[in-house]
Amino acid sequence: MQLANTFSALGNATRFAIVERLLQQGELPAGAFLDMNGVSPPAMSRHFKVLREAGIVNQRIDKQRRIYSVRPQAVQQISDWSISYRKFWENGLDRLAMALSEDV
Amino acid sequence: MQLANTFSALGNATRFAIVERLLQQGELPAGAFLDMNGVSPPAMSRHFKVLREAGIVNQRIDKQRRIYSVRPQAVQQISDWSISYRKFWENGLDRLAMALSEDV
DNA sequence: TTGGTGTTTATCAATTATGTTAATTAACAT
DNA sequence: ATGTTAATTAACATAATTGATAAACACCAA
Repeated sequence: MQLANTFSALGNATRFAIVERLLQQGELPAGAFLDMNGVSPPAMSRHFKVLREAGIVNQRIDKQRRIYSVRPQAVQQISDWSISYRKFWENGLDRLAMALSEDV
Repeated sequence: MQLANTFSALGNATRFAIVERLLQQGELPAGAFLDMNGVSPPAMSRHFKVLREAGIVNQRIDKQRRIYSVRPQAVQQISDWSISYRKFWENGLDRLAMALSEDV
């Protein structure tokens, strides 16, 4: 599945933080992330490459700047997947809730 | 964030397939997965360990069998995260749809 | 006890991921 | 031209992941 690859790209603390920030603040140039816990420009660039190749972010070129944004489809894909199992976990939580209140 | 760790565990094709199967079929013993594309028992065991340590699956012991199931909280955590950005991706997809129909 | 099933742990090799420094490209300002 | 800013690619070192084989452990059955 292709979702495994999406998860793999998001399964790194730095990349996950990048994506969260892009989700919250909208599109940003690569350089806006150099304040992050001492990640060097080359390291940052490679993280963006991984995110690009996983289809999680989009790159737009403006002069010398590479401006990144999250592809809505990527988040929707994750949402669709998790929600498709919603019935399962809702039942599960119900079972859990029942178990927790069983000793009353 | 601890979601990055969840994504990391799911970011492997074999582990993702394990989780999907557990979600669809409910709890299953480790041995039920040995038919999967030639994954050896030790490899399978380590994948389960990763999933356990990431809090994605639960292990129940029954005689010699280790019976695994998905922790509903893990799926819910992912669902909550994606839904927290729902407005973003819904708007984004709307804009995309509009852009695609703009040439009419 | 002996043997078989189910699963895990140990050890080691191979691959992949990540980070670093140095060099490179591109756009711009002087 | 020269230097500066923004970002990337190249080359390399190190760490982490994955897998394979062998050994071990727990349980059951004869």
